[in-house]
Amino acid sequence: MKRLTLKEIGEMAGVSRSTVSRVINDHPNIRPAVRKRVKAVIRETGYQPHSAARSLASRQSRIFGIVMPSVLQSAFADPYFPLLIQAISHACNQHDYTVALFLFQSQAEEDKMSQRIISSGMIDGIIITADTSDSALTGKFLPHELPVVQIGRPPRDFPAEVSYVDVDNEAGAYLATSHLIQQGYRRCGQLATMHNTAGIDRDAGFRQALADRGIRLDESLIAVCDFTEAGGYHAMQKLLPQRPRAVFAHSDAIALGALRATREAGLRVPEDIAVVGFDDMAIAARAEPPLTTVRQPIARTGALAVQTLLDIVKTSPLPARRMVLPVELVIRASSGATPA
Amino acid sequence: MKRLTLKEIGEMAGVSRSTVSRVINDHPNIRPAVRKRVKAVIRETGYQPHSAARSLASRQSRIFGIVMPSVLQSAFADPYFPLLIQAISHACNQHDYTVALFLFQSQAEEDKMSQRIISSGMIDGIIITADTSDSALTGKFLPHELPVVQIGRPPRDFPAEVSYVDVDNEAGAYLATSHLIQQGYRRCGQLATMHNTAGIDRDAGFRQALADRGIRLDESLIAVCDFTEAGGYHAMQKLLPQRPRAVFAHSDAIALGALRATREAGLRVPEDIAVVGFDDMAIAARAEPPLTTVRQPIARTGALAVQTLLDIVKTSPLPARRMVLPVELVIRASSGATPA
DNA sequence: ACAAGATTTGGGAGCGCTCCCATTTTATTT
DNA sequence: AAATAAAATGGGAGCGCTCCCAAATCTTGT
Repeated sequence: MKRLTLKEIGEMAGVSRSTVSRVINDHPNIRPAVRKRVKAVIRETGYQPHSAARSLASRQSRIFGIVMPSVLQSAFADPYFPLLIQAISHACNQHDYTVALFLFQSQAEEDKMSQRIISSGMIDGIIITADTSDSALTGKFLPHELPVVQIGRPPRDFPAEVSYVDVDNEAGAYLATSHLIQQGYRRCGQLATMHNTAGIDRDAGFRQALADRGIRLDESLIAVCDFTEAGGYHAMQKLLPQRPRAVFAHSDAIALGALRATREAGLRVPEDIAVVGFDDMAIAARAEPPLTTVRQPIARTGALAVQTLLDIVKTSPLPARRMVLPVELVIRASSGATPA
Repeated sequence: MKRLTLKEIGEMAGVSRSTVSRVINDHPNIRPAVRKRVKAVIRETGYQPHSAARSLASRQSRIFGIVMPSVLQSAFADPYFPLLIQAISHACNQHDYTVALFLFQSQAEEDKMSQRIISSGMIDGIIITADTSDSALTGKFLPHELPVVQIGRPPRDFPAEVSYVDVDNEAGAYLATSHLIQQGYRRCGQLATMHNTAGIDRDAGFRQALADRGIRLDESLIAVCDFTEAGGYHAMQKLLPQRPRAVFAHSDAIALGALRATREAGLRVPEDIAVVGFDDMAIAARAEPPLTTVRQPIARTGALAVQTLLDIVKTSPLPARRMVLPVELVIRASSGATPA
């Protein structure tokens, strides 16, 4: 089964290779009858243009890369990343782009690969999922002509302009915390992540909500942890002796850990302690009790990142876009609200 | 910052583009002094060969694809897949291959993309993670000259020869069940998945272990579920009235659900019911109680799949390889064993 | 019916590399 | 030292496409 070429398709349809190329690339100025005939031949033969030849001639690979620095590796198990990748993949499929995945396990790997990504021409654009407050990776990619979009905002002191797609973490945290306060809880704690911009913003929203209600924050009610269930569990164990009446967890996984720690301490949720999470993963609804949480639009985040890359590819440079998507509070039993 | 080309590198090093090409591709018959000089120029300039040009001329893309059919989409949240992808990615990085990820959300997407994958020449080989007993996807890819490796064995009645990497599910289940029996439990149940070859094999191992000890299997002690925590939870709730003394769960996530259901029923693990899982995910060790489980070598699975693809690419056709990796029982508290 | 213009089509050139053969250089043998 | 073999290098051809310009065809207005 030999590869078919443009020329051969052309011969079969009685036109030149240029005309076939025009049909494939949806150029105008083709007689409808010709276009139809060519399309028929393409369909019958199952012809697919050779992608390397295409890339070489057009200087576009139609491949977008997702990079994930070594720091995030462990977090890959968090359902957030699979969902994000799924969303990105779906958006790429729809635009006939292919997704290349770059996971770096070490600094050396990261250096070697980023060099390749930047200057082999294999990648048309790249989505960086670097939620850490150290944006070294982004800095490495930015100075080149390669389109870059970051997921999550860069740190405030980040020197350069980056396009990014973020969710409104601060508003989400504010919403969650305000809700707890409205439920009558005043002694609100936080299971916070902190080492990433999302965590920093969520912390800010949490504090603002308390401040706006004139509640003085007891700093001992904040426990720092990573984004895992285990992290939430241990942080909550540390927090329990301070007797919080409610906690805002920086992710659903953390909240789940908190639920477990609370249960093991013989306390009930929400009667003794109210819990609110962040993400609205599928497990949140199935938790015991079902988790009140802040829903973030992961699918839209991915789609928007891809769209931005597409826009840059189409119209080149483009001033950096900062996109912040709204979030939504989903009220369930864990925050003690009587369901409406 | 214009792209450098082979010719330019050649001029800088005082040699022809052919010589530079030879240096880059590690050909023999280059004077050491010349090789060194060329390498120096490459290093200084950060030159990277243009990948499309390379692919076009060499007819190799140095890209491997991972495909995941729509059926598995939901399972993507299971930590197994992220770990597998990580392993594959790592192996590819080491061999200067790039990973393309193809997730299909619908049949239409699947059809369109597989056509592209098969005949655009963009992909040198493909790893199919189709653990379902319906191997339609594999069947689609196999008849072409594209190298294919499947993760997990194909169904017994699968007509064609496929290379695959599997773990010894049957032996693992046998080990787990035998262990339970040795701990003195005779009334052993199973939280089984069944709709995939792994599940079928694990079921077989479970049954064999009982049979070998002359224990008659009570079919009501088998509950079918999917690979999720929630699935395990509900299946276990169904099983509890049958009063099993031990259960073998087809995954750690399932086992975790079983643990939760058991705890909620006011029973203790392992005093009232022993539980064994499968996978040995990180959470298994941190479960309460720590989970006895069957460890499967996910990293090796991924590495072996990549290696097989590399071998096929290098020496073409190659008779189908069936690789079954050994598993290992990891004994923790949930099966009632006193740690050695 | 004919010129002028618009639309459609064909083919050359070139993208940056690898492959192969011819040529040059170097090493080995007599 | 010449003859021969072996090693090292250069350059043409071509991978299959896109881009662009020129040629061919079709419109339209008079």
